[in-house]
Amino acid sequence: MRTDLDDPRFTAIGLFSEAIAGLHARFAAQFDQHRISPVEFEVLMRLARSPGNHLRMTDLAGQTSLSTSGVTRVVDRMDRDGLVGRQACPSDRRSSYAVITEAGLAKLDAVLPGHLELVQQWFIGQLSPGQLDQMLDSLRTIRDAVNPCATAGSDEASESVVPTA
Amino acid sequence: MRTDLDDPRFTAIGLFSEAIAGLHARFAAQFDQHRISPVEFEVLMRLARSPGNHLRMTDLAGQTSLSTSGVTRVVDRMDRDGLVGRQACPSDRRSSYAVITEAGLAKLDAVLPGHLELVQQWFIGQLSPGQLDQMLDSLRTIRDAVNPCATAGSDEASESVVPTA
DNA sequence: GGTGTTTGTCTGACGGAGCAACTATATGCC
DNA sequence: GGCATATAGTTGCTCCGTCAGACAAACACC
Repeated sequence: MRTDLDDPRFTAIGLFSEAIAGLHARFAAQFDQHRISPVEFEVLMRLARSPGNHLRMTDLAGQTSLSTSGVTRVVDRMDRDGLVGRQACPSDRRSSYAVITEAGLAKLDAVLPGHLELVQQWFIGQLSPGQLDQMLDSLRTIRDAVNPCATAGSDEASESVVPTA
Repeated sequence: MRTDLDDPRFTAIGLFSEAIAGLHARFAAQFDQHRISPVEFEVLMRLARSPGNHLRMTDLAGQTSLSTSGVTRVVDRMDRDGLVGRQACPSDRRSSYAVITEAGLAKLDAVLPGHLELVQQWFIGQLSPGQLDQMLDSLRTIRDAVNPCATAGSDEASESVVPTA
């Protein structure tokens, strides 16, 4: 007996995926204009929002859904481009911090207004205030269910919980 | 003057991204067990839901947010694995159809029940029926805004457009 | 019917990201 | 102090997807 291919739940999850994919595509177009990739943007954002404008490599990986080696390479590239730097961690010589530079902050400054406009235009502005509240509520429920660690805002003790079933 | 890094709109879009990323991670874990990648799963789904179990390469690309060359490679791999096949298009000799094979349908059969369970567990079941309706409404609004073409070839608007040969 | 343009697909070269292996440092236990 | 184990980060290898370009077929226009 075959599973019903037209189960409305497939439509639902498809809608979810397509909506975010569409948004990401819009964002990517603007990032391209600034010669920056979506991951690089995310790195800049995470660093800029962190106390001291820096984050340990591992923590950065945890916040970006990148592997630690992925973070190493991204930071390599951005270091070459002058957007971030590396700093030794005084208390643990195995660790190193990624720090956003002035140039990185400037780049973020250049990108953010346009990005915010796009967020407003294609996401926030598409919904009524009530709809938006409802939506954020639901999104938070799902996010917390699926990724309980993410609730930790900046530097929370990572539980090292890997969602492998 | 720098853009406010704590603008609630950033939180909102972040929530959106993290929620779907978490869901995709859950799905990926199950796909791994079946030795299939998310894109391959999507290809199987799209083909299985298409009339005649086949789709032109270009249309497949349009439905999967993959480039046409990306589709060529995915279909290459899946062809090698016996999950799909290629069929010449009688009316246009430039085109070729990707067709899902019996083995492909069987694979889908093996994956789908578990996948549906995950969709239920981490998405549908997290929300009340009312919340879900609201959410789908909002998602549809956004999807239609950012990706107006999707309505054309998409499954859920199957009544609106018959794929032109 | 010919000629130029467009369309559909495939291929080569390239870059990004993950896994596994490796190095170096830290920690626990005796 | 000395050894076993855990943790942080980097590197080699490989896969996957994109872009640009090549090629074939269809179409438009005369």
